Amino acid sequence: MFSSTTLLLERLSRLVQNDAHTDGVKPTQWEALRYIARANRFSRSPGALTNYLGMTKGTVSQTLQALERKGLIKKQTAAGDRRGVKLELTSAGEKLLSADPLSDLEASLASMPKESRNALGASLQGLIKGMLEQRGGRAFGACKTCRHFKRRHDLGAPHFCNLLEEALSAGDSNKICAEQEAA
Amino acid sequence: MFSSTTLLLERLSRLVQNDAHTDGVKPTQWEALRYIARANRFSRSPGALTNYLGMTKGTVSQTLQALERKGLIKKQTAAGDRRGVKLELTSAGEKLLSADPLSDLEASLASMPKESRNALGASLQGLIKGMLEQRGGRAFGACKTCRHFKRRHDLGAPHFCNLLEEALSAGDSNKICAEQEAA
DNA sequence: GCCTTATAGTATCGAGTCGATACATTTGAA
DNA sequence: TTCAAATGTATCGACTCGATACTATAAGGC
Repeated sequence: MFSSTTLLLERLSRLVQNDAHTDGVKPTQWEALRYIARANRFSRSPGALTNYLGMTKGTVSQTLQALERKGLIKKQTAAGDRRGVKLELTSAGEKLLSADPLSDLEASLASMPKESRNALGASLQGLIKGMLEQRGGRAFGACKTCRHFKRRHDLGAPHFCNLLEEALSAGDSNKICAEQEAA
Repeated sequence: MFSSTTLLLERLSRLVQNDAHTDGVKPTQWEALRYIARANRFSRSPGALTNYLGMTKGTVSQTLQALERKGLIKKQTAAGDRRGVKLELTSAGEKLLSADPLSDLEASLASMPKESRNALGASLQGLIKGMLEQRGGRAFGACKTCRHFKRRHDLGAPHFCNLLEEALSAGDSNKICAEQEAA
């Protein structure tokens, strides 16, 4: 038998997943939309999404096809590598995301005392990191917390990624990146 | 955009769900098996499971058919109401549950400091309660924490459910019940 | 330049999920 | 008795997901 915390996590997972059957968009499709919205330009690819979701590329390919059929995303061949595909939200996709069913969870969280919420966040972070490491997954942290991130302090100057050797806008550096490694 | 805690919960939910594709048994099937193992004899029915999982009865019916095909559960008509179905694990089902993939999560939790784990449990409990209330669901607490639970202190005497007017073994009273209401 | 291998994705199959709708039985109350 | 409620099942369609096989591009060694 499991500890009560394990069972609570199982139960919560189901609630979160079940919640996401809105507007004819399925849980996985919501997660893909959210990812695309939150990933920087180096990470908006089927491959990065595959890693993020921890599924096989075939499955992700199908999910992306469904989203494209619905007009929520569009694909373009990547600049510089014609094998690659770059994913972008359409305006319909952006609009839909503003009515994300995850808002219910956000509301429940908002009604918790701030300290509990912070403690919960810290616990979850450790837990997720542990689970991802167990199965060889990556954490997908924010660009600006990466060891390859080079901050530029000059007013208006772009930051820089030492790994990809690319300039980074303020927007880029706040997003999550498939290559991120903790500093 | 969501708070980081919301996003962590989303991510964790996916990890927990994804983990459960072992042994040809799907996530929902695992949850059904766990429920049947943990529910007392008044609550081992398709209807109670439907409420617990928060799905439609059609879906649950199919899931139970799949489990029966695999020989993990068996159904019998309920004593006293011929519409009802009583669910029981087979010995194969019990054996499978002893290799539950949720053990990974349990292990990750066990490696957390005890205080963090307790804080996490308390936060989750409040969160789940809030979410369930939002959608009119029930909490499915343990029988012995119910306001209908009447404890018998005589050595060896059974406890009693005032709602269903039934004697309760020690085993019954430790399990979860679809009728449970907090004392 | 050519060959091999790696990388990025797609196509297809089969079992299962899930909501929706329609249906059959049994129960219980007017 | 008849009608409504409760408990489940049957079937459909869109989707999920792993597995396997496939195509196209890229990159390195020679």
